Amino acid sequence: MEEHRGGARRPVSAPGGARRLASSGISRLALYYRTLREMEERGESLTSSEALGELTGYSGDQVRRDLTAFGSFGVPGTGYPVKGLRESIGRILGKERTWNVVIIGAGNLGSALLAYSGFRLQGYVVVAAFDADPARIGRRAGGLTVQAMEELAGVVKAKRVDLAVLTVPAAAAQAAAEAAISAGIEGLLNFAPARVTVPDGVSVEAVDLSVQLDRLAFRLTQRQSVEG
Amino acid sequence: MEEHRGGARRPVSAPGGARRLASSGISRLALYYRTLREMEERGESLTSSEALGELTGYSGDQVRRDLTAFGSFGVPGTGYPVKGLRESIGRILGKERTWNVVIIGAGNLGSALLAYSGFRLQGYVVVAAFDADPARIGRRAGGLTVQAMEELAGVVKAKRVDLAVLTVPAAAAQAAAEAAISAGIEGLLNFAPARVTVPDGVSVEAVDLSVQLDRLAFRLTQRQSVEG
DNA sequence: AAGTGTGAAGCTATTCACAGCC
DNA sequence: GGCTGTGAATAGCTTCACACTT
Repeated sequence: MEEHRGGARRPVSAPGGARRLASSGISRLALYYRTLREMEERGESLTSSEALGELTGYSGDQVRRDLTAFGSFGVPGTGYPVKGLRESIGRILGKERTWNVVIIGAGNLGSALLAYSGFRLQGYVVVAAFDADPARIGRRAGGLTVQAMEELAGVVKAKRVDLAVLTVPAAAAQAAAEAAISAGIEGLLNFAPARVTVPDGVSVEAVDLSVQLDRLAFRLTQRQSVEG
Repeated sequence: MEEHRGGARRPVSAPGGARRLASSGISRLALYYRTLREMEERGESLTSSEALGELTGYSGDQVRRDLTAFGSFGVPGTGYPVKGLRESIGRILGKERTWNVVIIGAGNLGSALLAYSGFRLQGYVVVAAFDADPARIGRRAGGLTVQAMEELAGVVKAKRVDLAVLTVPAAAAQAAAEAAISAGIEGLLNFAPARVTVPDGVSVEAVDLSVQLDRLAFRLTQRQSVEG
């Protein structure tokens, strides 16, 4: 049993036979990708590590380091082709295809995510929603009908589901994760304020809002104590 | 103008005249805090760095290192008092008091967060909600009435608001942040898939769901390419 | 002249290992 | 004997600086 919270600690090798980049580097690549697409929409065709860093909040050095972990995408003296670089990063991140997602837990947050159309733009398609509460089963949300947990395994197989979003209470998170995993899902986005333990070969990303609020509160506390 | 995404990179000093701990250490403290409260609810009175690490996903070494950055809370040969340690970490994180929060953007996600009662348990009280869209102003959500953005500054002063949660579209994020900051708010939790630039003295935490999905997709892509 | 790609240096974070205290 | 607190060692990440390419 491997223990995950928010990402792997060890460096990972890339699909395209490339070198190594840590987990935090992947987040930066995802931001570069999004920024490059915005540049493309604005009709820009060429950029630089410095410009891309400026827009994403990192140094040009960092951008170049992240990119060269997977190959050589730029032209010395000229810069990076916006379209080509976006496509290359897309290949690294697996964004050439779309990913099928189920939402487990159709409460307030789950329903809000079901209604959010922005994921589709990023290549994530919510194909089904589940809940353990009979009162919620059968309800419509975001164009889908909430299904019983018993149907999860069948849907995962039939619709080739890749990822599950857990929007269940903390006490239900581990059971929901296990249901998803035994249905064959290998990637979880966990919104519950609880740690989820998963076997090797399954990845978990935690969205821990109370921790992020705590981080803000800490910084404000610090600041106020310095100011008096 | 300082640029923020997800947290400061430099070590920070603690309110209680303590030593230094990086931003990621604060997240771990927040998790220790939550776990200690769960232990307290179960009636446990004593724990160890090893046990606390086991429950939060870190090593005992890491737990001790994080704690000693702020003081000496344990008893050699015995362990840590659950209640005392929770209180000490609470003081460090600023959890002795409650924090007043406003939600800017009363769409699906903002409304879901308004309805979520879990924040109160963690010491965060949502005191008002705002939206720029006249169609949403006046609606009820989570016991509050959505107000116009023009009222933000007055409410921040009157209700002593500490933090703002931004649940607006990407294109509106920077303007919403600036409105919050000029009203006197110094901590932002940004759900919009866009970078927000803030002046020195203001903190931003980014909740970037598409980046987290991208991280999962990357790991699945990797795994599949290794397996063939 | 401009900007990439990358060794080397510098810095931060984590783990090791153990002295000291209960 | 058990567990904390912490120097020392290790590992990982970021920045520096520059050779090289267009």
